[in-house]
Amino acid sequence: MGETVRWLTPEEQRAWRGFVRLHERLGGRLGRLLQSESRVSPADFAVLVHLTDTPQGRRRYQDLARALEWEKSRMSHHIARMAGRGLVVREECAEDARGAFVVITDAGRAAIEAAAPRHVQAVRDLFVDHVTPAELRVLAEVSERVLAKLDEDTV
Amino acid sequence: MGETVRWLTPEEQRAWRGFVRLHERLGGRLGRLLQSESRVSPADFAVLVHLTDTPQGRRRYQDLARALEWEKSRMSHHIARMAGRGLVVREECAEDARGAFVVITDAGRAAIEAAAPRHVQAVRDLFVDHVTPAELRVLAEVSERVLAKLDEDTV
DNA sequence: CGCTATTCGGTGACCTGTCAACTACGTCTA
DNA sequence: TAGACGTAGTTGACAGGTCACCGAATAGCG
Repeated sequence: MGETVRWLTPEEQRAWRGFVRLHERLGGRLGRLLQSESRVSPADFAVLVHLTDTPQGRRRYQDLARALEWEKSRMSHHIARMAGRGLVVREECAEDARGAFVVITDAGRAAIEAAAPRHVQAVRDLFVDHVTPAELRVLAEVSERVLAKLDEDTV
Repeated sequence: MGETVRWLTPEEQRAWRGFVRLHERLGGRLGRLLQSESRVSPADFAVLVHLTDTPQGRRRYQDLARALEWEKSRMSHHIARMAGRGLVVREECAEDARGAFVVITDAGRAAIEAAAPRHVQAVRDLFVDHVTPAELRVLAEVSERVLAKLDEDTV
């Protein structure tokens, strides 16, 4: 092997490192806000959002896992913890005896209804409102393109 | 309170969720690559990079922590683990008896020299090479602007 | 039908990161 | 120089995640 690596140019580095740091800091900040104001972690929040997307507030584990791009074991551990805190309950599945549903509880609904407005507001205040529409479009396009590439070459 | 939240518009959502997912997936992928090819985690890598930036290959804990934007306790735990694997050593500080240095070892240098080219190549293959220079510039600008805001209003 | 594949989810060991004290040292000031 | 306050790093308990593996149920094929 020729060991010929094209290192990143300064502009490339600037973009790459900016991107990474931005996500780390923003994620950390939003997570702490969510946690401290609503006793809900970002992961909990994501689960609850996906549950409230369905009329019954219930979804199969596997289905949720695919939607969130989580591993099934993570799903299992996390739902167990959330169930422990009363945000969701687990329910057996009649059609497929292997499977199970995750169902949101009233406490779960209350939690997300309390958390959502503040969270959205924070996303606005900390991010969206500092980015122009044109820039948002670029971000969206870049994300989609790169994500598509990622999907492609794992297979 | 009027409970008036401006929810995200579709374009805003698209950009925000794209951004979040992109980082998650890209981070996961790069991390696994690094780990599997070089036995070095992304966090290890970051530490080693910062150490090799100095001529002596040594830095104060606190200094490193600021550079990486890590909490001091994370620093402490992580360095302990890296020291356990022989990548760095801890060294007392003469001038300030409270403090200490983290010093890279030969094994640490070897590890990063093995890991860096592959890592950079992966960042290229999975990200940089799918983004135009203009888009990179937008990314960098947005990151810097938003990071600056974050710095501001924490204080 | 019977055997193998695969899928669904759970489990336990282990690694990382956070939070909240805590120790020990340094600095500033009355 | 004593006391208060700040700073450097550590520690332990805990939440979150990954990995490798397991057991049960189902699908699919000969």
